[in-house]
Amino acid sequence: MSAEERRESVIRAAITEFARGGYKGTSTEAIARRVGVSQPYLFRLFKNKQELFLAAATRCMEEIQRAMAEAVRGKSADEAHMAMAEAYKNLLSDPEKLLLQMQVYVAVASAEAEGDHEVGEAVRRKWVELWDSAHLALGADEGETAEFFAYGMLINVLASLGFSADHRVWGCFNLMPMAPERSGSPERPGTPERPEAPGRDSSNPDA
Amino acid sequence: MSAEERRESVIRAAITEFARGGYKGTSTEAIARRVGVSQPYLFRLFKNKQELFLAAATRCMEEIQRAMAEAVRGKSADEAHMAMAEAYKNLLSDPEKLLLQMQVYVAVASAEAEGDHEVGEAVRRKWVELWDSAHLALGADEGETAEFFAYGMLINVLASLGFSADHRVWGCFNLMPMAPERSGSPERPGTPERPEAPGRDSSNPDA
DNA sequence: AGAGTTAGTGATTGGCCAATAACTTAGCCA
DNA sequence: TGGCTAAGTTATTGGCCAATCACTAACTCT
Repeated sequence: MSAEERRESVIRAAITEFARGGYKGTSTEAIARRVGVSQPYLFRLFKNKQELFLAAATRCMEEIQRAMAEAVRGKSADEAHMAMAEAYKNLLSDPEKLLLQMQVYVAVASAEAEGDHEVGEAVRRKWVELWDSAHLALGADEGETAEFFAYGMLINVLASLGFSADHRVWGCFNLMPMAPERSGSPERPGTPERPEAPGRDSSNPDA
Repeated sequence: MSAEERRESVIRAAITEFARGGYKGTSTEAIARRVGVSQPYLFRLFKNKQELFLAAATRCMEEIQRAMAEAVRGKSADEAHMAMAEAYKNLLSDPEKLLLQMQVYVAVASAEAEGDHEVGEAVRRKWVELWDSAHLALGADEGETAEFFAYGMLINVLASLGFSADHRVWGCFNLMPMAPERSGSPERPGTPERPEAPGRDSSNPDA
């Protein structure tokens, strides 16, 4: 297997493991085991643990950005908000990306508290990129963008806390397309069916 | 100093340290040092690290709940949303509680991933309590409550990422009372002045 | 005075973990 | 055939950290 392919599968594994354990709580050993490779070999592919984490974080945010962009393809400006909201809610079916996001946020906070601004810089850059691309897709309305992200972050938190799919706190997302009082159609969009339960599993190691 | 007083100051110190380092990233040694007490003594006051963390987490959420309740005291139902939003934004002047919240969320996710549901149960219970009390204060409108929490979580994330106070991503919170299109007064509330910079410091150890 | 309790410390231990160094194996190509 | 490179391993080290144990100093009550 080529180094580039390995790097790729290491990033996949790192996303899974870091999402579950966080930066400090994940051993490079665990990631290596998931890839099926020896632990020291990771340090051939990545300078150190932090760089590996950053690679996983970056990838995760890129994938979310891509998912949002894809969701609005071919949609009118009026439909964009709901399409993106729907797409974001669909991430709940496999909350890995949502959890990793949260882990990244706190990892940045911790790093900054220790005087390390490197990760922070990189993550903030990516985050603003994501913000701007959503902003554009939503028709460049400042308040609407903020609202979209606000509800997105609420989803992240509820997912992190592991509220079961049928808990009342999820209620608001069943009744409305994520943006309660938003835009055009006054009639309710036909029951935007919730994706299957956001339950936690621990199967399928990725080669 | 009585054990109860000690316990109290340990919780204060734990809040600060866990907010910065997270569960895994904070050593009991660091907490003990901040209190000015030996590390083993912490284990007289708390069964183990997790219980100490839980105590800090619980306390933090209680304080936020109290701050929200206080903010709406004497306010009419119409003013409640803005008052609470303002109060929550004021937490940015000392983001410790916001950061700890985030650390708690991911700690729950990590614990659950390892099969430990104890912390999760406790935190979810507290969270729902907070939700319900805000729900009540806001006049028991489901969507409004969700919106309030959504913007709150966005604030948490932006604070964690350490965006400086004048960054554009904060923009939406300057123009509006947190709830953009909300409620009564059509005229803008007179420039809800932002609290001083959410910069990170590392001073004042609490005895 | 002296027994009991409360608040606290010093020393240690066993386990984990990031990172390095040194070695190995397999293909390739001339 | 033999040297080069790329992919990978085993062994190890130095550091950190939660938790336990055994000990001590002060205060209180009778």
